[in-house]
Amino acid sequence: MTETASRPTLEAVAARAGVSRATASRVVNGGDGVREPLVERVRRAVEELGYVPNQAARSLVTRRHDAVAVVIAEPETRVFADPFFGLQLRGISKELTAHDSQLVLLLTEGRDDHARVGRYLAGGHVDGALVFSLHLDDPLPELIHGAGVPTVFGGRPDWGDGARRAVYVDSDNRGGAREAVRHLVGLGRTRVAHITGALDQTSAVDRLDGFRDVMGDADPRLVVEGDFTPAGGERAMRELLERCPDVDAVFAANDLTASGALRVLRERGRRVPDDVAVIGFDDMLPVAEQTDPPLTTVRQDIEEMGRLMARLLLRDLDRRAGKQGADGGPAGVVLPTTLVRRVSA
Amino acid sequence: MTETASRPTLEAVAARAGVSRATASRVVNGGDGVREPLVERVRRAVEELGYVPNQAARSLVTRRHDAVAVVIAEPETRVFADPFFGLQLRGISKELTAHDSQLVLLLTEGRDDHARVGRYLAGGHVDGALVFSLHLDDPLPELIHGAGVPTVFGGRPDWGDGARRAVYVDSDNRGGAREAVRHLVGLGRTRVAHITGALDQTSAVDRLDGFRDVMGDADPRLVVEGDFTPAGGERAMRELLERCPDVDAVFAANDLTASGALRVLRERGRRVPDDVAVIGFDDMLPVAEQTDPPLTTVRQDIEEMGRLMARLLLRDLDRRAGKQGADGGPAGVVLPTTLVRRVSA
DNA sequence: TGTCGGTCGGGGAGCGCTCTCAGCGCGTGC
DNA sequence: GCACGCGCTGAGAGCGCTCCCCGACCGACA
Repeated sequence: MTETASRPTLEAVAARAGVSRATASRVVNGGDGVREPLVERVRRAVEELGYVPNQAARSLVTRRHDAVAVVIAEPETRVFADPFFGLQLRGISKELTAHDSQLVLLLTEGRDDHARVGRYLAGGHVDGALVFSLHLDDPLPELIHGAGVPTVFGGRPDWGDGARRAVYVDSDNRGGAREAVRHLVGLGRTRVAHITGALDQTSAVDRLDGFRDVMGDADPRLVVEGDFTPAGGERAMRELLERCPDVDAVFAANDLTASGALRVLRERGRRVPDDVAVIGFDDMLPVAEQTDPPLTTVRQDIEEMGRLMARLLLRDLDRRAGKQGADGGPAGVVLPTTLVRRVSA
Repeated sequence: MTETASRPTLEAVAARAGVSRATASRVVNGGDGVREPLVERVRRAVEELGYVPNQAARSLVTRRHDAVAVVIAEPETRVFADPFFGLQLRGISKELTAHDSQLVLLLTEGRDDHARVGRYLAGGHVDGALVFSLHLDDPLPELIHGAGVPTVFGGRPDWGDGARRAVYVDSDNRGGAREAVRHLVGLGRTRVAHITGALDQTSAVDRLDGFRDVMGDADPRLVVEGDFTPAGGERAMRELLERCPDVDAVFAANDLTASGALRVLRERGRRVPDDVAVIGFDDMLPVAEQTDPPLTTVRQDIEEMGRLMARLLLRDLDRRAGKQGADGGPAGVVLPTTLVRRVSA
């Protein structure tokens, strides 16, 4: 049962429908400029033969692949510990499917892999790329830029000093942080602390900036560095309690961090939100709803981010195909966040 | 900056190296049977020109694609709420990368999408498929079987009555469940309950079977149906406490379920593990380590499952390519689980 | 009814590659 | 010294498809 029963070709379809290969091709590709009765006959032949176009042959001449690479360049195992990428993938997948494009997933293990990804993208196997590279100093954006593949980034990429213009989609990390902190201040809290995320990621930096927008640099001891993990949150919370026992509110860089902080607070007998109010970021459901008490947090619509990334890329691709030249599109799209009030603040 | 500066072809490489296209091709594909000096010259030409083979042209003649589809057929949004698939993907990705194969991700939204996936697989765009379809009565396995694509399933697929032979990789759900329940019994618990997973999934059924292997059908009221979610766990736990107030141990079908059960137990003032011991399944880190108290659970090596799936598929593919005919490989590979003792039991 | 314009269909080239096959050159054995 | 054979290289066909271009056909108008 090897597939020696080779799949039917366009030729076969044409023969069966009694038309030429070209006509069959036209029908398969939309049927414009072919009279209805013929269209019908070809359609039936396709049906009967179970014809499926050979994508390789098609790509060879059209130079299109109807495929988009999704590059997730996260060295940490952390990546999939949260549903973040999964949700983005879902959004991306939906959009690509609607556009008859395939999703080629490229996961990298550490920086050595970057070269492989660069080579793949430069190899012209895909029409475009969606890239998640949220780390400062990451060589990947530069590499990809060099590959000359249409790309949309997930999260604001760090271009170092050379302010390169790139299309990206990001959450309003800074604005969301501001809203969270303002909420805490509005609650009458005066000693508001921030446990940052891993500061080699733009999202962490942006959230810290948002915090500072509201709080200024008043008391630098109120800012402790975390790393987006629960363990980091615990560590930071302990340090915070030691430094500033009078802290009455904490804005954690993400929900995982908040969950760690919450645990330490409980352990130390601080009541949440009575003694210390806590806000997270992400609204990562399995975490935010399961903490004790349920976490007030800043929600970002992750799936929508993915969908938007795909949409921007596809639009760019279509535009290029249409020779409509210069991309007047936006460099960055920033999605709004919303504060979700639960119990912790 | 359109890519009109079309990429160099083999022809160009051959010309530059002063050899024929055939020889250049041989070198690019390993260089067997070409004398060293020529190999060297071709290599240099490739380097200088930045030549990358056109995969479409290659596939057209070889009928190989060096690509594998990963099908995740989960209607629920639940899918990515847990890191399960992410970890599997990581394992799969590693293995495929090592084999120079690409990963084409197919996410389906509900059953309507099944047809699309079937068509894609039947279309011969990929060399093989890794399929996650863990639901009873799912038409997908049948569909894929019909497509005639080499496939490895993740999780034991349900073939209904027709006991079809398929290659799959699964955790030892039944054995793991047995170990968990035995552990509870070993703790001296006599009223051991089970909150099942969604019973339309083979994993849930297998875990229930494991529970019964140890406990028999003694008291059917001790088995409550859950759905793998925290909310389901809460609901089931409430029902359980009502039915059997004397319950002194709970084996939950997964960690999420356990976390819900834990919450209800705390709310009702039952101490864990003193009054009621609780065991989960999965060892889903962000959950199991964060519960209060930390969860004793059955760990499965998820990434390894993914890696193994890929390895089995690639081996099958290589074998077919080598014309070594009939696959003597195993129908199913079941990975062992280990009990991870934390505090809850 | 004849002719012209517009539209639709068919033939053929060629995308970049692999692979078969023939041929050439060299070494070896008698 | 000649014939045979083996190992390496090159020429060419063709994978399945799209798209260009020309020829044919049909309808309409005079």
